Amino acid sequence: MLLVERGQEPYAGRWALPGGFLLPEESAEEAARRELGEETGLADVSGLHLEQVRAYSEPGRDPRMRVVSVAFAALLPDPPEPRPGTDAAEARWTPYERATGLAFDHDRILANARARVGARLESTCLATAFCPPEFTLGELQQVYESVWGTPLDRPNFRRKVLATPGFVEPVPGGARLTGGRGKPAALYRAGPATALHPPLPRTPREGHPA
Amino acid sequence: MLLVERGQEPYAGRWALPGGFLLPEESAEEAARRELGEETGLADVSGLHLEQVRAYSEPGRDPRMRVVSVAFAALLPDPPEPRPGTDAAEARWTPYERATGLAFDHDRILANARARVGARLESTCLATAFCPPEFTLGELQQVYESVWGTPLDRPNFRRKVLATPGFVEPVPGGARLTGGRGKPAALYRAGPATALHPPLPRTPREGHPA
DNA sequence: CCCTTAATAGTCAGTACGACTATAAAAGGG
DNA sequence: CCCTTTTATAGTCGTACTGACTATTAAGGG
Repeated sequence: MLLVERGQEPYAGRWALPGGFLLPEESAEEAARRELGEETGLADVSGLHLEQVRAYSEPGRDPRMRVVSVAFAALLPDPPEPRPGTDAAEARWTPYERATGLAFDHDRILANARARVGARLESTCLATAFCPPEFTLGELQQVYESVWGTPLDRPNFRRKVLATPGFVEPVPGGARLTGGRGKPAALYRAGPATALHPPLPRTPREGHPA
Repeated sequence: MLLVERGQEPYAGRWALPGGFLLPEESAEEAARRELGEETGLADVSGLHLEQVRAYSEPGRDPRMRVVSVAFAALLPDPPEPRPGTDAAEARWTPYERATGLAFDHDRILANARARVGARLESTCLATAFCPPEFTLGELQQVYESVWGTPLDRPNFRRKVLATPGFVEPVPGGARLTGGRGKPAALYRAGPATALHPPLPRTPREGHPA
């Protein structure tokens, strides 16, 4: 999770989600994309998928004034080290589990975002947007495991992904050898499909073990 | 779908989704609830479930000024005849299929709302909120069929609903006879469950008939 | 008194899923 | 250079669930 340390009151010194205000002629998604680029120093935020989480409009969210926020979630495969933007003391990547005690109502926003992304992983091909252009099935599985927080059986995961037409397609003739410690894994690309039929369920189905 | 006929420019005479502006000290959900009450004349909108669809912030959505809208969807079991509120010429219930050509970007909002509610029907117990306090399984099935636009096999629907613990529970000792033309159906109430495990899939699974 | 309608009960074959075992192909350590 | 470790990939198997279908029951209508 990309967090920034606030430099000003309120909540000075506390960590918060990066954000900012709309310019007169941009949409909330364009604003979120611009803020993300300013915060990470990433050059090509234009191709990135931004998932709208929801809007937060309760009065009193910001003690200074009435603020309505629209939260977006983006997925970065190989994120660069962030550089703090304006009015932020520092910026840092933080694991989800340690990203608590945030300023404002950002704890809730972060939880909503995780739930939203996790649900989209079940029924859409969103997971490939989390991977580099060419990836192994092990990397794709790690996306699911880290967002869901659940270990998955590798052969079964493999079977279901490959059985879904258009989810992934093998790159013409390649296997990856350099860094790996075991047998080299085949490389795949994102396929043309956008929805997952049938959905990829969160493996250990809860509720009926007998 | 509850639609209002606009009495003022822009889009005078066109049908649109009901809506309004936030008061200084209310959240978007509170504002949506208030507007719904004003528009329908319904007394007890307080217990109604409001599902946030998403926010719409593109510049130029409203030709008069910059407007950011947060859309909500509510489900009314037995809706009363609406009465037009301020600056609306008329208000009317309209089937989803005929609710096209709306003012502003309301066609898109309506499609997003339908997709959102349809997705929530698969994985949550939201459908019971669409029914009266006591309902038959046939009525519950009609909720799914009308939102999804798909006919469902009645015995199979029945089996899955009853197999999900906490989804519905039978009312102590009753069957409904008066209006029905066939065999009287048993009455059920909403159960304590809130999530559906396993989810109730959109019956004819697309993609693998062989 | 039959015919229609709708609810409920039950059957059955195909299949997808989870759990598990086995093999292959690399790196590393002695 | 062999042996262990590690990881990817292949395959097996029994269970449980699903979708499609048929049958029975209980009302109302003509």
